[in-house]
Amino acid sequence: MDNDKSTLVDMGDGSTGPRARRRDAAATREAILRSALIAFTDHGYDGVGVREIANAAGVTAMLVNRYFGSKEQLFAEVVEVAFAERTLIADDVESLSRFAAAALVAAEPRSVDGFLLMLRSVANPRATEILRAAIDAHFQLPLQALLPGARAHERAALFLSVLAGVRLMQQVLGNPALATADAAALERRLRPLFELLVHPPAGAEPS
Amino acid sequence: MDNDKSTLVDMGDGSTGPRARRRDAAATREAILRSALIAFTDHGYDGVGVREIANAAGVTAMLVNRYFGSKEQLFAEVVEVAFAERTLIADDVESLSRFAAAALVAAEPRSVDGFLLMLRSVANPRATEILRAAIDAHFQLPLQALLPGARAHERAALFLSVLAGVRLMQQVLGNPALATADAAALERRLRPLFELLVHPPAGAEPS
DNA sequence: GTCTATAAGCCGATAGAC
DNA sequence: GTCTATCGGCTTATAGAC
Repeated sequence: MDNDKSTLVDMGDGSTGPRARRRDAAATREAILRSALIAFTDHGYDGVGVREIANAAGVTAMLVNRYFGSKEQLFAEVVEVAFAERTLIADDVESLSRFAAAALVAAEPRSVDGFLLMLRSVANPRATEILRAAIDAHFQLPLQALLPGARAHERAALFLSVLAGVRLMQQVLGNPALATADAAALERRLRPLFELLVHPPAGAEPS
Repeated sequence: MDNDKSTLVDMGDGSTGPRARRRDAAATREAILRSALIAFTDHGYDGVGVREIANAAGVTAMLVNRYFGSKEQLFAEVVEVAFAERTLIADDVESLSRFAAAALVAAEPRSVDGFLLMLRSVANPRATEILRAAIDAHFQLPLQALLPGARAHERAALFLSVLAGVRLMQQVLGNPALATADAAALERRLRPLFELLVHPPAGAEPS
């Protein structure tokens, strides 16, 4: 974590090159993890091979299985990293709509984006199982605990649905109306949508 | 289309079995197309091989490329079939919210579901390009033409985002709050969400 | 701690027989 | 119109050398 040698750097002994990280297990593991995070987010679980991940980290494919056991276990660790920093869900209920809307219209989307990782990996059943558990633990449960009123789990699930759906159309399918829209205008459009789920009008409540 | 011989049936000459469709090009092509529709919807573009599609249709893999040129062209035809019947988008603006909400809570989801096909195939860049064009032609353009008021393209894109996002959480990730929810209650929750996009309150309109 | 080499299998696409 | 057989390349995972 504290040693950013994910690319080739000098070793302090004057030498540089593909073997610069040689004999530093922790740095190698970290380099593989970061490489996998980028690759899985860009191409999805099935769209990436361990060779590709290893090459980008400056090692051979064998070390991926050496350190992580299998591609599937590597993916599980990547998912935890991607969902660790929670910049989409605010800590207080009054900021939820603002945070979510702001995150969706941010000029530069976060490079570590769990939702993008999810959208490109849900075709694989094993990846989906891992993602289901992570979404539940990192988003669904904290969010429904924060929401006031009845049927919080239902409204939390719809909140996440909107978040994922917009990310899909905007970032994955590249819909021009969302990808290149005026940020402020889009944000004003999104906030009432989220607000309807955070604070549903009393009259519209299902029995 | 008019000849439903996607599975093994008799040929009218008394014979039945795996070769019943032998020497009927149109029926073979149709059988492959239907098999591919099911397989791509269930497992996504990268999750299915041409051998699998061919086996389920009762033919060999070679015929898939014979009739469709390539896996990619087969996928393009499947996408057109999946998006041909438009049961999600109503013909009049007043029914849009009701139709969309009803489709999302239907007890038995349609076997031909373009959104499910999309969600499980967007990891592949070539499949995504095909899907982008089909979504635009079959959903975005008709919907934004139907919506009254300003920024119809933006509201149409968000309408589709909600549709896709709910389908994702509900059908792909299997979120219990959406997958096993009370249908009537969920529908009452969804309709105002769509209605906010179809008829945005004048005061909340972005400038 | 990291390498090369390889096992075992799946992929899409094609050649040629009938 | 459909078949078998195969090409070349990709995949994950592992054995053994250094």
